[in-house]
Amino acid sequence: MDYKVSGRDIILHQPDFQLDETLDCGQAFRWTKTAPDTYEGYCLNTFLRITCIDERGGVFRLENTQESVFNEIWYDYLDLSEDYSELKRRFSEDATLAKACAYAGGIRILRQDSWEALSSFIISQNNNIPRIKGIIGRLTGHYGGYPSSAQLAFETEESLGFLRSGFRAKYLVDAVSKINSGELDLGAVAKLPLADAEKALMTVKGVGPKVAMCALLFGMHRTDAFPVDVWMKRALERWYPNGLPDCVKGYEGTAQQYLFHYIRNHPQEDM
DNA sequence: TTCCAGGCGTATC
DNA sequence: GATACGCATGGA
Repeated sequence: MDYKVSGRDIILHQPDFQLDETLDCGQAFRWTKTAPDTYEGYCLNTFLRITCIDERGGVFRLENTQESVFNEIWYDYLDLSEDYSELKRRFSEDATLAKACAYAGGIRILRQDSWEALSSFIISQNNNIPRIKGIIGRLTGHYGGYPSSAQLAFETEESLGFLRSGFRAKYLVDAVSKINSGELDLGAVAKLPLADAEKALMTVKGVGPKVAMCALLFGMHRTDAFPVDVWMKRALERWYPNGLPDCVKGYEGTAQQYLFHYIRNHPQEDM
């Protein structure tokens, strides 16, 4: 990774980064493709327009971005401190992961806000990505940005009706209540051993193993968290009936993203 | 129209 | 602890 300031923009050089594979792969729901090589979205409530200006070279323009904002927000959000080339080398000791990494080598794990990730993945359950984006769009539109749990303190299942989130509204209300009361402290959860962190998150109604692991992986950067959804169930049955290979240790969740993307786009091939 | 979506709560065994 | 079923909503 390196970067330079160019007028009001930051020019970022980062191999192992592809916008579609990272911003439109179901880990974050607030990025919109506004041109063939451009996305617009947010880290919490900081806006960014990012354009890939050299696909082969891995060069990106972060439009109208101060150097301090790049260093304080986007460097972390885009996980630029992680060496994905090295990770993919390690994963590629496994034959299936080697194919998955080669198929979509531009995947990165975004470091999202913990509350945004938890609430987004509560909304995601038994739902499809366009509608998840619609619900979150109505939420952020209503509040003028992604609302904190404090801002949501007075919402009820009924008052959240405008989201049209169905049965998930009561789950959001429960999560808000447990966080605002101090019963659930996401900052503390992030540091717990994985099983304890999962258990703590699952005290919220509507949070099961899958949502808990997504909140940990995408919202607390716990790369050891391994969300198992319907696609990963198929992947595990097909490729890893005896468990994950040792080469992913500590980065099970990162490996999961490559496998998720790979199997979702090769649903019926027997690889 | 019918099926299904990055699951989970509940009832039942 | 395992398994079946309903759930709000809307895209395909």
